[in-house]
Amino acid sequence: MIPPSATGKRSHRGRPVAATLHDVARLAGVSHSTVSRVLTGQGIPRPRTARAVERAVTELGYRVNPVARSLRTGTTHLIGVVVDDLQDPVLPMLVKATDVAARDMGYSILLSSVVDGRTGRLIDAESMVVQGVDGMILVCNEPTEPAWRLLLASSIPTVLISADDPDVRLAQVSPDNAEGSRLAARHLIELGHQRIAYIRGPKGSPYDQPRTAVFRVTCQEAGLPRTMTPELRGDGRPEGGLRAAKRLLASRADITAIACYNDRTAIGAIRALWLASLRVPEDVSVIGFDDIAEAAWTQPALTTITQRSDELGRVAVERLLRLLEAGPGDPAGLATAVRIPVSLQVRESTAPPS
Amino acid sequence: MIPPSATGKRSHRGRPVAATLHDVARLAGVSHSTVSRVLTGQGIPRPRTARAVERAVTELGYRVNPVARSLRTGTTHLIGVVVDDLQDPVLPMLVKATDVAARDMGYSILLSSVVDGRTGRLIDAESMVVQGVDGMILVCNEPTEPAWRLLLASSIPTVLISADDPDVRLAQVSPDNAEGSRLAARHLIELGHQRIAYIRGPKGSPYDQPRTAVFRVTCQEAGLPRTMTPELRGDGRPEGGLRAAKRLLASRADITAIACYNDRTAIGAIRALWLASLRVPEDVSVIGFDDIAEAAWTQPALTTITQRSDELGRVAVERLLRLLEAGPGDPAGLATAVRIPVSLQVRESTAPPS
DNA sequence: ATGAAAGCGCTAACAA
DNA sequence: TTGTTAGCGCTTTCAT
Repeated sequence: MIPPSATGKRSHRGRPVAATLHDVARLAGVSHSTVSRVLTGQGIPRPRTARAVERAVTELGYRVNPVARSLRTGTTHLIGVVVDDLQDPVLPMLVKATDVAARDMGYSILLSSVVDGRTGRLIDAESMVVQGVDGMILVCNEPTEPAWRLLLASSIPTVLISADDPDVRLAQVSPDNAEGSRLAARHLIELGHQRIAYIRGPKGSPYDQPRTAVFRVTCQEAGLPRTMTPELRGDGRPEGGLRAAKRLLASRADITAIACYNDRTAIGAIRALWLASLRVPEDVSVIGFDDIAEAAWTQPALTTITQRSDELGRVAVERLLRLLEAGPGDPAGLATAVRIPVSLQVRESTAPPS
Repeated sequence: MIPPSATGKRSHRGRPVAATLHDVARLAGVSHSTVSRVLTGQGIPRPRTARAVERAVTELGYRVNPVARSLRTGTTHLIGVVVDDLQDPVLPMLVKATDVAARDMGYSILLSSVVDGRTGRLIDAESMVVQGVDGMILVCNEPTEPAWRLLLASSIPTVLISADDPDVRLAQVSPDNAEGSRLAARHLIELGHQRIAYIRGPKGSPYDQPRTAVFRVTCQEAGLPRTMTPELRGDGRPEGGLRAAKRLLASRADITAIACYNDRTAIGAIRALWLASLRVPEDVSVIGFDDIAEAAWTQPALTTITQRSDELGRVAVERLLRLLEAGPGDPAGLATAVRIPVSLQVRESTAPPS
């Protein structure tokens, strides 16, 4: 797998020196362009030639130098993935999914995880990355506006995961937030809950609006008055869920169910309930969103909305590659948003009100 | 931040064309080698020249083409990070830490997360990555043997995080597993526990041996006989912790404390206890290892050993860069293992036996 | 202090 | 079908 340095050549520092096209050409008795053609599959070489080249290649353990190729072709086969919160288990899974998909298509992932969407620290990422990268995928929880504005201006092909906003003129891939919120609301309503609190995500975060809005509408359509469906602000993390739930318990002891922006919020809410010696789901039902791995391991296990992270990542990469082929100017469905189906995962944290 | 294409030049497909050294040179009225010198800081240019160059650079929004530079210098400033289990919250944090540190030093992270240590699928990663990368960092839970054997053979500078094995002749950085296990054992013993079970990690995983061994020895030194400190096999995931704890409860109802290979195992164990209607810590104490973010949010919150992921990542990158400077052959502390201090984090899941 | 020129390893247009 | 040649954008001798 590793060029065994069959020539025995070594640099002065002792590291084996990689064979080049020239070495292969010489050994095979052809010109270097012939080798290049055989390797890239351009033109049809004589079987003899092809064999000679291949033998030389394996003998020398030759591998193309991707840097030289990139310089020549102007394409690096690198995808910049920018992620802003690796603490949220959703994002690592998304990153992994993009990596798997990208690798399948012959691309690699250049990672940038030091972004602070709020202050536009994305510039760091950008300055490191933009030039060498064929395209970008953003996987962000924070408000992504500064990020995508930059990318939009740079005209570098970009796909947004974790964005669900028709006003943004960039390709987007997101879970079907609307359907998820609908499923969550209906689930609680069908169980018989009438007084349902909703703990929102961080203000301005990509999914806060769509998830909250549809949840609210679904409750209204079921005839639940707004006074019975209070909304609180969380921050997308357990801390925010804990605080919001505490506030809720202090003011509205009549609530029988809490729906959350995401699973991490729900985890915080469950802890607040636990600290208040309330039982889940007997006293209060809790439902999350995302179905992170941890959701199966809370006490009680969390009922939630499952999103297919692998699918999200795969579709994002596919769209990006299509963008790369199409070139700018060409629409290629540039600004359309793709939504990945979600489903309800019933576990232990929801039950009829007692 | 993005080259505004001040020249107005555009490729035929509409993407702005980046300015080159030549463009800058022409505009500044000097040769391109002078521009290069000014930019790389070689030689001392006349102030006038320097100013002229800098003006031209900003006017054109010039950025060096990293690919061309790499081809010339033979160094990509890319670090390949190979990670095998993004489901374990420890690893994303470690990846982030390497990214932050690397970026500080002018390097970027090429990620590979599709490795299956068991079957040696690392080859995928390797074949994609090895050529373009200056060095590699492995962040793996699975047995890393096939991986590091490959890297060792390839003579590419490599640092192993999540390896703690003096027999491996590669630079290693790990948490101080021995000290962590000692702290955990002592904590339980000092609370008065006499019958302590230990749930191990996956067989052959890098930390299983060191953590288990020291835990065992510490118990022995405290005078606890082996029959009172049974060891069970987990898999490093909640599932394994759950299964092991169930087995334990079925066979040894006398146990008053469970120490775990890692927090995820502990999370599974806590669930087993919960399912058996045993209270933590009143009936059974539980202690983990790693201090992942989730540890603070279990019911009850998990007592555990805190490891500094950021520190681990930073030190790993530092060592790798030192290796890069040193070149192979030069020792530079090649095979020495660095251990990052850990500490005991007492939360709610441990208490004296009742 | 600066310029001219070579060349890193590769692909692709053009000739043969 | 194959070889010759140019050149991607940069760094780095070697002259000047």
